[in-house]
Amino acid sequence: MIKSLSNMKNYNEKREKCCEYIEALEEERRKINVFQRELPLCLELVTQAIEAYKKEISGTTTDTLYGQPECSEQTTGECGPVLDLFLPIKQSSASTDEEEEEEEVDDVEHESHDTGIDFVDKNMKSEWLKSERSQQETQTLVEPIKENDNGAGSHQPPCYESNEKNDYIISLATTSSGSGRQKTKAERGGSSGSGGSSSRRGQRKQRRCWSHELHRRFLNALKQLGGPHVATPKQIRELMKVDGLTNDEVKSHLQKYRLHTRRPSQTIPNNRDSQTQHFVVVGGIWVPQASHSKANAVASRETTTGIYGPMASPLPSEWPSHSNFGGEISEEISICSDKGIVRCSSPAMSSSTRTKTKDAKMS
DNA sequence: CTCAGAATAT
DNA sequence: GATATTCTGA
Repeated sequence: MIKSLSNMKNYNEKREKCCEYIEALEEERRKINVFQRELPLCLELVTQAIEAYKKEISGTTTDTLYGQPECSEQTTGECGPVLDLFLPIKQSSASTDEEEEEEEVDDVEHESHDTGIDFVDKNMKSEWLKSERSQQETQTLVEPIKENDNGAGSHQPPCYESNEKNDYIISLATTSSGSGRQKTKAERGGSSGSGGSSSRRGQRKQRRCWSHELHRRFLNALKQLGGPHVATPKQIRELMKVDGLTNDEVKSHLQKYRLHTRRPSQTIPNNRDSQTQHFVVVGGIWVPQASHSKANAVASRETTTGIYGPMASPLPSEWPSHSNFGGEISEEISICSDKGIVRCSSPAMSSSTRTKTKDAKMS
């Protein structure tokens, strides 16, 4: 008698506990649902657990209170759209909240990798590994190199900032072959827009490190193309023949190069006036009067204007020495295009300059 | 739509 | 400061 009572009691307690568990689990599962694609297994496990508990208590109670036959499928259906809400959003719009989300996802992903699951990332990987660079005309000067050039200097400056994400990406990208990328933009811009599964949003590209060798090629290309203000990123990239190098990277580099090149020292107040005086037209090119060809000396102070045309000579010294631009440059750019009139003066000119050059090219 | 260049972001 | 990404205009 008593025994049966206590049994009953135990049983009730047990059932209560089960209910609690179930509740907790359900809660957990709701959370996981959001990352259902990244954590299919987790979801499955939790679901199973819930079911188990339910079975345990099912005998006594009719409570299908939690009703819902717990097939993960259903949940999938229900949270698909949610995912879509999260994934495709571009980072540009809302940063804070979203980012947190993203990080969660990433962390989570690590876990699941441990579990041995594979999903989208694999696809990404394969995408990265694609390398598409047709070997064009063979050039005497430069041979195509792989993107992880070790050529120049043995010392690759450590130039990754590695936060978890990046490391992760790097490991993937690096895994079996060092090459191939370029696609980042295409990936997201892509077709469906909201579809989601494959569109992993804005993982930042691994930083390209402009080693000396790379930079040398860059300069070479520049030289061949007639100087930094005539060369376009695309052309440069083609000339460089570096596997995996993207236009964007070149563009970015070129931008920096031009910046450094243009305005070595800014501090001198009266340069504006002086510049007009110091320059002279030579064969359609504006050159500093004093420092015609290679007079580096002038480069420094007075000629702050050593901007566009005259770039021929002095620029190198002005680049931050620690980086690529320090010494190596010296050999370069002695060419000023004959295509366009290169002028100098305030930065404001730059655009118009560019335009002119373009026009000149056309004709 | 692609490309370049400038402006921003990380 | 160096590189990446986004914004514009052509």
